Amino acid sequence: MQEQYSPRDIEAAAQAEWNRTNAFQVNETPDQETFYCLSMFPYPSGKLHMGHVRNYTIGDVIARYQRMQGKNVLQPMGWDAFGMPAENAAMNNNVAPASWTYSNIDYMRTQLQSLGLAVDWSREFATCTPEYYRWEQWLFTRLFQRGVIYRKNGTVNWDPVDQTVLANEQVIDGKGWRSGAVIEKREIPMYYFRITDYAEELLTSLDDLPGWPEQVKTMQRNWIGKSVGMEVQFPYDVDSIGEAGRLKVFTTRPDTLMGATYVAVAAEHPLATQAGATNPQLQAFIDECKRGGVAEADIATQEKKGLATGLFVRHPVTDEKLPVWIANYVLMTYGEGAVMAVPAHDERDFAFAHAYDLPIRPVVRTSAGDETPAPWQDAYAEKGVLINSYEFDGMDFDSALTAIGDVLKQKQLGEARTQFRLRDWGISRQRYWGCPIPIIHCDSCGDVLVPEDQLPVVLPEDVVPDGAGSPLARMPEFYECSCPTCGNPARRETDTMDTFVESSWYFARYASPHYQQGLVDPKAANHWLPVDQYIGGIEHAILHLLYARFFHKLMRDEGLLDSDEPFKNLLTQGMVIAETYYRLEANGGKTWFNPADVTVERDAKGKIVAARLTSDGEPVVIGGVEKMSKSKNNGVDPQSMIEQYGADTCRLFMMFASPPDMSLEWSDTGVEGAHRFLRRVWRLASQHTQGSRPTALVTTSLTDEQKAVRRSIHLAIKQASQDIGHNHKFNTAIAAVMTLMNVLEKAPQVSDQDRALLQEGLETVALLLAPITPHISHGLWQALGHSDPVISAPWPQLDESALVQDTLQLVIQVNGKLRGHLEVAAHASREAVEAAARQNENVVRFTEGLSIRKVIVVPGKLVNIVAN
RNA sequence: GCCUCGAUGGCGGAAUUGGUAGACGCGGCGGAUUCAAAAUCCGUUUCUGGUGACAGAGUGGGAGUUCGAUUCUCCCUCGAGGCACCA
Repeated sequence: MQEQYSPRDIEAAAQAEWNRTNAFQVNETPDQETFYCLSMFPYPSGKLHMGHVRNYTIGDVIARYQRMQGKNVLQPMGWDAFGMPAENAAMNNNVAPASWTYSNIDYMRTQLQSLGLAVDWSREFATCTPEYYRWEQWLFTRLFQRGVIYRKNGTVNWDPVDQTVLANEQVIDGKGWRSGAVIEKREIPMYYFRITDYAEELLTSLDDLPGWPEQVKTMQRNWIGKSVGMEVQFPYDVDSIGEAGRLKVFTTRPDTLMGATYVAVAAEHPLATQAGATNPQLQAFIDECKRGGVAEADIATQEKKGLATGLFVRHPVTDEKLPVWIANYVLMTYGEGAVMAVPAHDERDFAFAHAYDLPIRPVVRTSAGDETPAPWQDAYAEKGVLINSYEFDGMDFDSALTAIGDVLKQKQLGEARTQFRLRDWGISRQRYWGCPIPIIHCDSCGDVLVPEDQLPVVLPEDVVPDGAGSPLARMPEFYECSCPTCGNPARRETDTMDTFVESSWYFARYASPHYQQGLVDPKAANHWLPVDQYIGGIEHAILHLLYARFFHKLMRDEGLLDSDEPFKNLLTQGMVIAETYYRLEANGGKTWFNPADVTVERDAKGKIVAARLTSDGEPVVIGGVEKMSKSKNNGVDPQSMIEQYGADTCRLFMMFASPPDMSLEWSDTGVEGAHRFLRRVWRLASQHTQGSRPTALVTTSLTDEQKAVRRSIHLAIKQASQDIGHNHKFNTAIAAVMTLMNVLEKAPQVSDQDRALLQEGLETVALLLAPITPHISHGLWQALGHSDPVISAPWPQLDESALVQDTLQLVIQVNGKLRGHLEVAAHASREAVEAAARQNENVVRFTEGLSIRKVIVVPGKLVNIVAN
C-alpha cells in the first residue's frame, strides 16, 4: 500500500477495474431482488455544474448501498437533449442545435464518468435521436386515436416585432427579450393532452406514495386543486348582438349566491369579445388586458382593473338585474372564465367592488359580525349562518347548499359540479429543436396521423434557427407531403412537442433502451419498474413529476406496463449555493466576481468582515449566498475540483456539507477538510497494513478499553446504516465515521487483539464509506487483504452485543434546568434512581427552602425534580 | 397575488417519540514540530458577568400548551422553490 494518499492513481485503478469487469452492467437476472435507482437525467447544457454532481452523487450513494444489500441495481444515465438553450446557442454561435448538443453530450459524459458513478452506460440514450423519439411519436398516434389528444386554441406570448412566439422566460416585464417589443396574448391552435381525465386518479393515488415527501404531495394536491361546488347560470334577455342566453359560472360558495351583486368575465370571454366588437371603449380595455405575457405570476400581481359592459344578467333566484363587468383578475383558464362576484365574502371581489363602487351585500354571519366594513378581514370569508338571504335565512353552509341547489335545479339554472384547477396540457411548440408532431393536415381529410410504418417523422439536423419563428415552417422539403388517407398534396405539422414529453417516459425506456419492436419490451419494463428511488431537484415537484405520473398511467392504459405509479420513493434535493461578490459600476450595473478570485478578511472571532479581489487588492461587496449561476458568476467548476482533489473528496464534501434535501453551501475550506479526512483514513490504514496480518478478533475476552473501541465501531455501523439506508442523511452517516476514526486513531496498538480490533475498525470504515467514496474504499479494501472487490462486499452487520453498557449517565434537572449528572447501573430501579437524584448535592442546593412537588423519571434518560 | 418549504454559535450543520442545545466538520485563538514555511499533531472555542468555582441568557420575533419545547398550536417577520412555453 502506498504511504501517500494519491487520489489520481487510486481513482484511475478503481475505475479501470469496474470498466474491465462491466461491474455495473445489469440484466433481468431471475430470483434476485431488483433496485431501480434513477436520478433525473441532465440537459446537456455544455458542462457539468455542481447541481449535477450533487444529484448524481446522491443517486450513486443509494445505488451502491443497495448493491451492498445484495440487490440487482439498475442505475442508468441519458440525456434530455431537446430544448431552447440549443436554439439560443445556435443563434449566438451559428452552429446547428444538433451538433452543439451532441458535442456537449460527449464532453459531459466524460465528466460524469470521472465521478466514478455505478452507472450501466450500455443503456445510455439521448432523447433527440430518432431511435428515441420515434416511440414518442408512436405513442402520440395511439393516444390521438384513443381521444386522449385533441386540438383547440391556446394563448401564447406573441412578439409583434420578431413575429414569433416566446416562452414565458423570454418575456421580461411584459416585453420581448430580444426585440424589447410589448408582448401580446395571441390565440393559436395547439394539441392538448387530456390530463384532466386523469385528475381524479392523479389526486387519489398520491395516497399510495408513502415514499414521497409530504411537501411534494401537498403541492401536487393543491395544483390539481379539486373543488366541489356548483355551476350556476345567470340568464340574460339580450346581449350585444340582441340574443338571449345564459352566462355560466362556477362557484365553491353557492351559499353566498344571494350576496352576488355583479358578475365578471375574463377579457377573452365570448361575451366580452362580442361586446367589444360594437363598443370601441370596451375593445380598448380588452386590448389593454391582452397586453403582456401569459404567465400567471404576472397576471395575478397586476393591478385589478375592470370595465362595465353595459350588459346585464338576471340573478337566478331573485331575478334581480346584475351588471356584467370585464375584469382582468378573472382567468379564462379556470372554470367558465366568468365568476359571480360576492364582494362581502371574497377578498378579490371585495377589493374590486370598493375600487369601482359596486354594492356589497353581506349574506353570512361570520365571527366578524353581520357587517363587512373595510378593510377586508379574513373572517369575512368564513362559512356561517345565512342572513339577508330571504327563504334561506338561518341555514348553515350545508343546508343552504342543498336548498339553493334544489331551487337552481328546479329552474334548470344550476347543478352540483366538481371543478379541477388542473388544465389540459398544451404540448405544441412553434420551435425547431424538438420532437416533430406526427400529424399531416389535409384540406379534405383534416388532421391525419402519420401511419405507423412511416414513423419516425425525422427532424432535419443541419438547421440553424434565427429567432423569427420556426425554421421548419419555412422548409417545404419538410412540410410538403401527401395525405396518407387520400393521397392529395398536404402539409405536415411543423410544431414540435413540449420537451416535458420526452422526460415523461424516459424512465420506462431505460428498461429496454435498444428495443426495436416497441416503446418498451413489456417483460423488461415490468421487471424493473416502478423506479425504486427517484432523485432530483425540488423545482420539479409539480410539472415534471405530475407529467411523468400521468404518462405512466397512459402507458399502463396502453398495456405497456402493469404498475400504476412510476416512482416509489422520491428524494428532492436542494440547490447548490455559494457566496457572491460584486462591484458597483458607474452606470449602476454590477460586475460579479467569482469566489475563486476573491480573498476574504476575518475579525478576531473568524467572522468574515470584508473581501478583496485577489488580483488588485481592492475591496468588493459581499453580495450574500445565492444559487450558483452564470449571471452571479458564483459557480464553482466541478472539473477543476476533481482534478485538484479527486472525485472522492468532491463526493464526500457534497454529501457531508448538508442533508440532501437542503441547500448546500459551497466552501473551499470544507472541501479541504473532506480531503484531510480521507488522507487520515489512508494514513492509518497504511500504518496498520505495514505490520503482519492481524490475528482473529476474540470478542469474548476484550478489556474494558477494547470493548469501548468495539462499541464505537458498532455505533458507527448502527448510525450509518440508519442514516444511509433509511433516512438518506448522508451528512450524519459521515459524521459517525469521522467519530469512529477519531477513536481508532487514539486506540492503543500494543497487543494482537488491539491490531485485530483496528482491522475490524478499518474494514468498517472502508465499507461504510464505500457508497460515498467508492474509489478510496476500493483501494483500502484491497490493502486490508481482500481479494474480492469492495463493490461485491456486503454491508457490515451490527453486533448488538457490542453496544451493551454496564452503567448509564442520567441527567438531573430541577424545574427543567440541568443541575447535574448521575451514573447508575444500566438496570437500576426507578426508586433507586430517584433516591440517588434526591441526594445529589446540586439538587439539595437548588431545592433548599422549597418543597418537592413531583419527581419525573424518564428511564435511561433523566430525572426532573419539580419544586416550588 | 396564490401554493409549498425553511430560519439553531463566527460558518455548514446535529439533536430518536416533547427529555443534557450545539454531535461532526470548517473558521478563529493558543501551543508543539520546523532554520522557516507547508503539512501534521495537541489544547481551546455559543454569548454575558466572574481570576475562578460558578451564575444567568440563548434555537428569526411574539404568545400559548407542558414538570420539561429547536421539536406541538396560533400570530408575525424575513428568505427560498413553483405558478402550466427555462429545464
